[in-house]
Amino acid sequence: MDLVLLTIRQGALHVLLIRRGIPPFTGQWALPGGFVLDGEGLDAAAARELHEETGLLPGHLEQLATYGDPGRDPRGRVFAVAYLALLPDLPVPVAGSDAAAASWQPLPIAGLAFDHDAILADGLERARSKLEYSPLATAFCPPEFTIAELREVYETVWRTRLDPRNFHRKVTGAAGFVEPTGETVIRDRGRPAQLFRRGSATLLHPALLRPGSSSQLTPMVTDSEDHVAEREVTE
Amino acid sequence: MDLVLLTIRQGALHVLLIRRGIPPFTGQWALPGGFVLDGEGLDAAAARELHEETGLLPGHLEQLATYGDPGRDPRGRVFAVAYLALLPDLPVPVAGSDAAAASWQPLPIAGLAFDHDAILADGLERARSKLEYSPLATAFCPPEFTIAELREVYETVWRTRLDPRNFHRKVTGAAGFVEPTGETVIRDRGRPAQLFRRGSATLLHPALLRPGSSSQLTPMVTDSEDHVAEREVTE
DNA sequence: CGTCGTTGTCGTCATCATGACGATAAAGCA
DNA sequence: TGCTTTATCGTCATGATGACGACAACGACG
Repeated sequence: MDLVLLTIRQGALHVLLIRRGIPPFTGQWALPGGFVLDGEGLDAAAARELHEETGLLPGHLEQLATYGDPGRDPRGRVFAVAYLALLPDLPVPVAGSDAAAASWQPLPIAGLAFDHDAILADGLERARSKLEYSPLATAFCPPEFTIAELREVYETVWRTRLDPRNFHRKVTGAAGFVEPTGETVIRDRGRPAQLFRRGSATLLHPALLRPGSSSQLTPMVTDSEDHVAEREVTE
Repeated sequence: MDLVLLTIRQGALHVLLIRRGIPPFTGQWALPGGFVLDGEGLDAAAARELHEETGLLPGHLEQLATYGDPGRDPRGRVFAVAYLALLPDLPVPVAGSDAAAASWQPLPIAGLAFDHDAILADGLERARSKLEYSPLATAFCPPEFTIAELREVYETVWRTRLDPRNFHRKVTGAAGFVEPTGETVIRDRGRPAQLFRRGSATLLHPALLRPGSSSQLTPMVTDSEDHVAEREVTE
């Protein structure tokens, strides 16, 4: 089991990585992971490991895909179920017991152990597309946030710039996406902004599409259809 | 590994099932499945088993999700990677070597062995949503088809009725979805229809949304996020 | 205290995609 | 020659969106 834990720190997307302390790939960065315990479901195992690594309860956690290409792990055939979690900015993560070190690394990053580059890429793409049709961006935010902060999430994850006025209209207009708390705050400069909480909706309609993602026709991308097998090593 | 093989026969969606010849769940219907061989990737294993069951090469095949709830298989803890395939109508499937019988069963159907009801439901929902934002519906069609036949695919999978004129406009207007062969055929009655081939696009933009799927706000659904663990038995 | 820069929020407008639906074309059949 | 059926084109009103103007409400600075 591998975890792709994403968060936004200082305006940049970060992923939680551990530095491997044992072979293979000693000294290289890798996704945090572990084993599924007896009597434990996959979702439960992912939630447990997320808690072990970050001390957090699962805000948003979903199964990403399973990787099982032969040759992925030099020690033999191993299958890995990958999970994706989106987290608000949080304190320094607690280093896992079996990892030499754990830390948030800014994206993009490459050169990870095993096939973790590919898993990370899949997780990233999943996160990007989920922002389009779900109110999931709030998972990156604290309980209360401003529309501008929510917009920064989109801009950071999509590496794009959105029009503040149209974004405001879209987000506040979509039922169940966010709901006002009634309070206002002054973040930095300028006019005070309203505070919002995440709404109850779990689906966003109509979708909030990435600019340029479309034109008329379409390039290529097929979700998990083009996943390549992957290996699971465990520390 | 479990396979959710879907096809359309006589205007109804069908899934390929096998009748179990050995315990547990002897005599019950189950999804076809098998093991991943040494040196074989997950995608390759799914393609091989698809070929073994149907004699077909993978038209469209994608990883669905992995199930691993404890208690799923009475014989012990087993993980199952599920794959989804969409196939055109084809001759009677070849019975698998380890299955008492294999046949196409019309949906809806319930009472499958293990947690296959849940896997099937996930596969169905995946297929339904994929029709929205990908030109995947052509995977249910023969190489050449009419717009009406393509529309029947949507209507069958979505259990809905679509306006022929708007559908025609949408499909022929989306670049790369379908391309005319230049020929026409008379299917049943009425004016001859143009024949089309699937286009090169792999993504459909803008999406072709299910009627009623939206209104303004949104109910709930989160892809693979709410999957429940599942078990894998093998014949 | 007035002005400026900055940020939040509301409004307007043209464009595009869509649902509803009329109209015509091209076949078979009575 | 109608009549029925299916395919395909066209029209219209509506809703969502991108571009962008305008105003509001704060701090900072003179």
